[in-house]
Amino acid sequence: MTTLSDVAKKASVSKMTVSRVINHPQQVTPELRKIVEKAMEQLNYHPNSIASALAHNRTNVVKLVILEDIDTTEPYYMNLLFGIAKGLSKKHYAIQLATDRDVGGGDGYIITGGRATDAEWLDQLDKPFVLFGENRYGYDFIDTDNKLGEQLATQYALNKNYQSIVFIGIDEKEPFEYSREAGYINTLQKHNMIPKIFRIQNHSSLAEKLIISNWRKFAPNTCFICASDRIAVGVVRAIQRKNGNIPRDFGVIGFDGVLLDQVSNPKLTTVKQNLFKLGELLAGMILQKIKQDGAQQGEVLIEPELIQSESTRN
Amino acid sequence: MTTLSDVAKKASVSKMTVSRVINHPQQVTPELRKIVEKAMEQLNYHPNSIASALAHNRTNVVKLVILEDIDTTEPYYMNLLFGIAKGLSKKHYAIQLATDRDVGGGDGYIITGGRATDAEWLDQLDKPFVLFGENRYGYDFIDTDNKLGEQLATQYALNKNYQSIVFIGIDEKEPFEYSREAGYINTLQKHNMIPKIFRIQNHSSLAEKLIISNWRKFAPNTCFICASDRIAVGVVRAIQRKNGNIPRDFGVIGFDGVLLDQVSNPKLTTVKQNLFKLGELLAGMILQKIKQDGAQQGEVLIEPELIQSESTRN
DNA sequence: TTGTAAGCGTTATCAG
DNA sequence: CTGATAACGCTTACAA
Repeated sequence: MTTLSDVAKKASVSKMTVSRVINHPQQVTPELRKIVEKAMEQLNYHPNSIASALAHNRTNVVKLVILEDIDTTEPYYMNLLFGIAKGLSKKHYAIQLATDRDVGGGDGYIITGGRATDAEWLDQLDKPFVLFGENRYGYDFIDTDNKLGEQLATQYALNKNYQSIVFIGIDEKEPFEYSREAGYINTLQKHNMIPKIFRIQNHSSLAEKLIISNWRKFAPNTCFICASDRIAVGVVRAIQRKNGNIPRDFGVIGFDGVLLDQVSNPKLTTVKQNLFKLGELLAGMILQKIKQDGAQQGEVLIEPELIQSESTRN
Repeated sequence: MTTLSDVAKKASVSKMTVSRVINHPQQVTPELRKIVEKAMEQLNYHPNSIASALAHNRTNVVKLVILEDIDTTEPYYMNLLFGIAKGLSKKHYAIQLATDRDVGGGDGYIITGGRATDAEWLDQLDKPFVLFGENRYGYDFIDTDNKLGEQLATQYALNKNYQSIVFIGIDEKEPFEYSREAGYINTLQKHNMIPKIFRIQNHSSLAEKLIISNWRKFAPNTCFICASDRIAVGVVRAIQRKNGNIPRDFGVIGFDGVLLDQVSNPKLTTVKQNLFKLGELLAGMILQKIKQDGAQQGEVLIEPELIQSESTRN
């Protein structure tokens, strides 16, 4: 393994000059810099991030804290995780997972599944953190643009000439859900239509029951805007059990676009979150926040994409 | 942050004694050990794994290398990952993900999705590694007991008095598939029945097509043993499209037991892999192998569990 | 059994 | 702008 000293020797400079070329290039004269860079290349030098971490009193580890129950974990976490891991690897950071609030050890946290009730806990954390998922307490976060997503979905349903547009939401008093509903409501109001919202927990079987027990309220030519693919899957099943025709008489649009939309039959038209990118951005944000000693990073919303498939008219 | 020196001072011993209490307790007299342990507790001392890593020329990072395409990644990876992460965290190890063969930086590798063609690449790795998934080249691995799993499934189908038992396998020439088929074949032969095996790629839509295009071959009273839940989902759909009655006339048994079995309608009877435990064991194995400087670890098979649900008679 | 000294590879600090 | 030195927290090797 070649070290800073090796490079220094080869370039006939001190270790510090080499270190500076790596971390503060502008503090070194261009000529010296060139020489050092050549030496690094010839020796195929790669900085030892562990040594650097020690000198900085860092761990080079970011903790991913998942506050939701792991059993109900959506498959989309996998994509998120890959994005995060990718983003961290670039900077020689590694990931540790925590599934409870018992954190510690790590330079910062990426926290997902946080609910309003977690605010108190968040406030007493002593390391920088960023959230995956909207919040309205001023914590730094990244999320899909939930509102835009349902705007796209609702507008799409209108374009396909469904007369009645119903929203099946997730029964949680959380910003992501409010945003999704807002996107739906906004778009309907723009067309002078009155919103109809039902809410249930995020399970396909509950969605199925809901639709069946309210079936007479849904005339043909209705499109269901669902706050998740899970719900959409249940809605599809209910319509099929009632012998409704998808997509001719009934449209269904999901949200997430990870696996379930593909497994469903018919495949779901859905609002697809770009979770990989989201993960990468989360990684970038927490690393920057660590580097900047906890400075505020603000909020970032990622545009989702409407994937057109078999559960709506084309 | 309290360090080794702090503890040493408090206990009036040298740093080395403290270090020994942590790493080689038997080299320290019980009395001293007690004193040191008390000091550690009082000061709430936690070893700095980065410093230790530096002294050992280690990174305290294990790479998880996923050789399968991420898009087709089964949701079960999430569970595996959690198990791994949990196992690693206990020993203050962190995870880095790699989705290609471009590894390096890390004390060892956990490799999943490896195929026979990867042998050459594996042989030239210079760090210890263990595989998730059976192989017959002598590489250390951990996997579900695939053979046992399909034995359980097949025997279960027989117990439920399905007359004809058909296997729908994954069309890959890999040990995990051979083992699953062997479990099915074994069990049938024990009852003097002749195996009927179909093979397709692991997609629900292909399974659906397969069953439909061979429909006349499947008399009522048939149970399908499927090599994955994905396939099982497709089989269920095909049977439903042909108006077959599940579970009375047709049984379906899946394999994996992660998400898809629950989302399916009817819910699937399936062979459930304990992926969390598998992940933990993988972590334990690679850590031990690292500690033992690459010593052979052998192979471990984890017992799966047959989950009885709605896609078979009860 | 216990302690001393040196070193792991990097960076901050201060002097030149 | 560049270099010498000490320090980060721990462990190995050797000495007592």
